[in-house]
Amino acid sequence: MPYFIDVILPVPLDKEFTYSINKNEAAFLKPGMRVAVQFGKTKVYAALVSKIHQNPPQIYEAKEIEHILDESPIVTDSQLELWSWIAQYYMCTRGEVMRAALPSAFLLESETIIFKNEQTKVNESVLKDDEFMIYEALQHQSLLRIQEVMNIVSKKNVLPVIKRLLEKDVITVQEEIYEQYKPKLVRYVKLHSNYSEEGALRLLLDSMTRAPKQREALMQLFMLQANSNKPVKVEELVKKSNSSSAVIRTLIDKNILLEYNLQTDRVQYEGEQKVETKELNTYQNKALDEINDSFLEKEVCLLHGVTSSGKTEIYVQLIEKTIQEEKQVLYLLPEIALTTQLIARLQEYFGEKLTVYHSKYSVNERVEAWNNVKNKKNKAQIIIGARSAIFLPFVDLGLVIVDEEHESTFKQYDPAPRYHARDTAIVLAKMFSAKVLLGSATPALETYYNAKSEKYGLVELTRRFGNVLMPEINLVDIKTKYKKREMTGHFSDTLLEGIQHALKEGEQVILFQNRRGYSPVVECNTCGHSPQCPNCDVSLTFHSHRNQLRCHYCGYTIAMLQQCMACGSSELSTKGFGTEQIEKELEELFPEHTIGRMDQDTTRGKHGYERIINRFENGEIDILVGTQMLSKGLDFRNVSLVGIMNADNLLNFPDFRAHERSFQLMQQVSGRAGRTQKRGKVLIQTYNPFHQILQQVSVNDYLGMYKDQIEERHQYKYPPFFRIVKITGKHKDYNKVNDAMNWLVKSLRNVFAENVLGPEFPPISRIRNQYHKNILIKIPQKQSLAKTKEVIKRIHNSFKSIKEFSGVRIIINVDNY
DNA sequence: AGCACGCCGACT
DNA sequence: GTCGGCGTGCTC
Repeated sequence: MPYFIDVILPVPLDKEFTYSINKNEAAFLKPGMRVAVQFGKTKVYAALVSKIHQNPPQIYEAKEIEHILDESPIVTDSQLELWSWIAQYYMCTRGEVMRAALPSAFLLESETIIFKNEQTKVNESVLKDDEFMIYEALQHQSLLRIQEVMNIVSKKNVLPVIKRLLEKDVITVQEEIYEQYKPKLVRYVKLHSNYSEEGALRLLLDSMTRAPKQREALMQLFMLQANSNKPVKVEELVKKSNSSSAVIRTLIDKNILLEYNLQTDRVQYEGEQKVETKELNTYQNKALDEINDSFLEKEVCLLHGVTSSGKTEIYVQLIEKTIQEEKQVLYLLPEIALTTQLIARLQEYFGEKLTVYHSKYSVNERVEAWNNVKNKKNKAQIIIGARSAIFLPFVDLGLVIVDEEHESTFKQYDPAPRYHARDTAIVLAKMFSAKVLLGSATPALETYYNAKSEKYGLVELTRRFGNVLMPEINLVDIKTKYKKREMTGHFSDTLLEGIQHALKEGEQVILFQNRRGYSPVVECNTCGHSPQCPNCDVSLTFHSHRNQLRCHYCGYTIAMLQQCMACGSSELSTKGFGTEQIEKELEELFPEHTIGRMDQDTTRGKHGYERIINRFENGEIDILVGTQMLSKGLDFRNVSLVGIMNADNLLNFPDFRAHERSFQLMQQVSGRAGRTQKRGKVLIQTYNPFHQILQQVSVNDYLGMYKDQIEERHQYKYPPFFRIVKITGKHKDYNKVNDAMNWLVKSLRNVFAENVLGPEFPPISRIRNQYHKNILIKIPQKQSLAKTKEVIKRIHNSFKSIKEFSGVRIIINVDNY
């Protein structure tokens, strides 16, 4: 009987692919191992075995696999189960999940390698210029990669050239697949076994009188071994014996020392585990007890604790308890880059038991973290990571903490799988019967609703740590201020006085403006024309720092205009303002103070954030201006005033979550003020101080906001009462998207009737020369989700078979955030 | 998603 | 006349 495997390929195809294997391979292979398979005419991929069986495919001949890539499964059964859930729930393929889940070192794709054809005598005169260049290169190099060929002929499409050379038998090509993970080897030395006997050793040492350096090195080696009994690194020995690697080399060459390599982990925590876990205060203790009680009955518990209430200490206690039970802990954070402070704190508590996992790490570092989790190594007992950490191969998960659970960055937007890490983590936890703690000062409405309806446990922490008062929040009506001429630039007199006061006291100030650049629009005073992005439907943002106009959607950049493109007038003015303009105004208003700016433009690079945060922490910056980055878990001791420059552009966002989001954002930003004894102050500038949300922000009324918003959600059929699936069509041709989406909406309405909204162009309908159009499907609670998705899939499939609409990309986003 | 195949415009 | 643009269809 022949044997077969079904595999998952890292491509967005909604099919299982079957390959044939022999009996030995069938005995060896297990689900979760990788095999190299040819897919299509040329490409070779690393595919993941999902099933081993004996049912031959009916309508085609299965190809054979190339070879097996793993000794043992790299993916666990529970991971495969989670992948299937994600693919089904978020309407994507398992291949797409595989792409997102595996560290890139595991995702292998073949590469075309070009060799010289030794069999042929090449007639150089028949070669064209570019062909000859490649031929020439092959005289010096045994092989060439596609990338190298591109460099040689300096163009991007090199396939035709290669094809012609192949036809002329000048070259041969091969598809090669490489293992990308390279274990890091560290060189060690020990005494050669020739000298293990004392007599031989003495003779040796006596003979070394004329090589004092070598003798010294040898003596040091004995010392090191005597002290620690651990293997001795070459590096260490060189340092300790104050010699050079050349000396060691000689000893090795003389067969006095023996060199060997050991595999080590790249990321090692070197610091000490020094901090004793802090004593909790009464309120924290109470909260901890309540959480533990809730865990007796419920899987998920929401910890709703105001900013600076000491949630982290509670997490620490729970983690401590879990690792004592020898279970693994997953700690999810919205963005790793912004939380170096928190990571440092946890590292002090847990030392080397903590592993950080995120995309900024190199491919090799990620593989090591992956393996450590799978093998349940001590150093991977606690994993701290951004959303992709849910894909790690946990074997014995006991606790998941989702910190700042309301953050929308937990939802992946593009590409597929468009999963929500918080919700997926809950599913993951269930598979291990692990507990989930969601923490936030401003929970997502959905989460709070689940807690209120007793699906989740709910624990509240209403006091700040150390009895610090919640900041005093005041609204500043800038409409009146403008009328009364009490504004200087974008600053009201109230805000200016506040800043002055804080600076005089030697305190720091944070100013929040949710827009980067100098101004979002440049306008001609004569004709009213404003420069637009040629690829997107937006005006270009002026960045004064580089004197450029930039598109924030596609990155298009031009130099700032000297005169209007339409009428030639040189009188140009700016409309609206961003962080850069605030920074500029501050420099003029407070010339004797240092101003810092924190936004995407100033935090480029690996240590961008850290640099600015550190400078602010060390008091090198007095006033920090920034975008929403400021809201995320930063803990500054000396900030007494937070100013929100303009609350209105947050509130007027056309989205059903805009009000909830504004509340969360303002509340979070406000939380940065007064984290020590002195009560902090927050000033919110707005044209509309009577806006309900602003009123609620000003008195910390989360519950009031919740009640209002949940009522609205109910009335207008939005989550948590209805589930939402957003379908987006994209194409460069306006009419094509229109027609396509009209067809789609009609078919969907046939089934879902009034629960289909649209199609509608989003506020920015063209991005990177692609027109977008959206359809929203609302799913009532009593309607089966699975069946709804079936129908959507069916309609999507018929859609795909219509030729006219080919090329229209359809994106399905479940639980769109 | 890749990638090959196949059909039309703009250049040596 | 070729080169190379992109639309179309397939992948076990």
